[in-house]
Amino acid sequence: MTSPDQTPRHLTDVDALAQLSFLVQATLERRAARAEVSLSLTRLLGILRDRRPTMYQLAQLMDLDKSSVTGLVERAERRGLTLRSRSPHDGRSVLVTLTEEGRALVAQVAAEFGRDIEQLLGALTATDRAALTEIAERVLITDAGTRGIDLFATEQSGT
Amino acid sequence: MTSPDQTPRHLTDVDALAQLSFLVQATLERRAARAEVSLSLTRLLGILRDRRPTMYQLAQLMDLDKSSVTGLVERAERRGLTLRSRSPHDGRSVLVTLTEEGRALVAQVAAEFGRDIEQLLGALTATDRAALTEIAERVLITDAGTRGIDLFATEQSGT
DNA sequence: AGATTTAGTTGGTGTCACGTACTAATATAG
DNA sequence: CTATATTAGTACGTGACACCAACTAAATCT
Repeated sequence: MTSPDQTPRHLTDVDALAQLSFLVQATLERRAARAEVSLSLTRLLGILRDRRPTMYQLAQLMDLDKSSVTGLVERAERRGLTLRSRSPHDGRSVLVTLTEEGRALVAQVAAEFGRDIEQLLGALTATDRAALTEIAERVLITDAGTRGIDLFATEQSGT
Repeated sequence: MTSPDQTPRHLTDVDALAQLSFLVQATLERRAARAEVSLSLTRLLGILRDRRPTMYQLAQLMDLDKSSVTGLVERAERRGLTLRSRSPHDGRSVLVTLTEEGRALVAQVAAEFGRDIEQLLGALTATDRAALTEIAERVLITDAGTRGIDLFATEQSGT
């Protein structure tokens, strides 16, 4: 049922970006749901793939309240996806780690999500795809800089 | 505190897109929160800016369950942001409309959010910005097509 | 008219995020 | 070296949100 489609109107850059973000989020959420995990939980696991943060650091990384992280990690742990251990350096701190099960799950969801995105970007030329990635990355790097966060995970522990 | 920054690593296209979507969502959510509305409610109002859908159409547009829309619209109405009226054509249907207050609120949030995005994209060249918008739009149009949804709002009533 | 489909609401459940109030461990002061 | 302040994390209560299943009422199809 393609409509007459006379004037292919245009979105503003703001709208385009907003809508794109809704689309990507919805895609990720669908994938997560299929694996019986929520978007937040998926995000947590994704962050833990290459980090071993304390609860406090997690709160910063996810931009959530401490108490929200407690609940999130609590639910993750109840499902056997993460582990909590006391920090050897600071008796107050708790280190959060992925279990093998958690790692497997996040890998699976990430793979499926990757395929979804592939498909979403399928209509683009290779050039456009590369451009999109590069531009997005530039925006992210700039923003990470202004927030004082390291975009590239890197670290096992904060030392 | 700029770190040595030796190897500017790269994100995969999937990661870049995912992270960008989280960034945009967080930005929008912050703005919405400042106006005392949730992200979902903001999205609802945004959709209603140029549409006058039934509850059912709303559910489709937002990809939510009917009952979720009931709750959302219920809360919006309780705050005087939307109105419900029975459809003259179909006694089962309910048309949802913005009140003046709702329209003012969404305009304000949209304006502020727009400024946020401006700033986020501030580091890009005009060419890159245009490219980002255009590529994003292409992805959106393709997806809307496969979902049978009209991306460009257009309609006042479904007739 | 009678059966079926469609639009919407109701009620119950689980997730999630927040704020406040609390405990325990570390850091700072005197 | 105790006394206080700060920091990390948890507990609890609240509200928003989204889902499903069950229901009512209007429209459509025999």
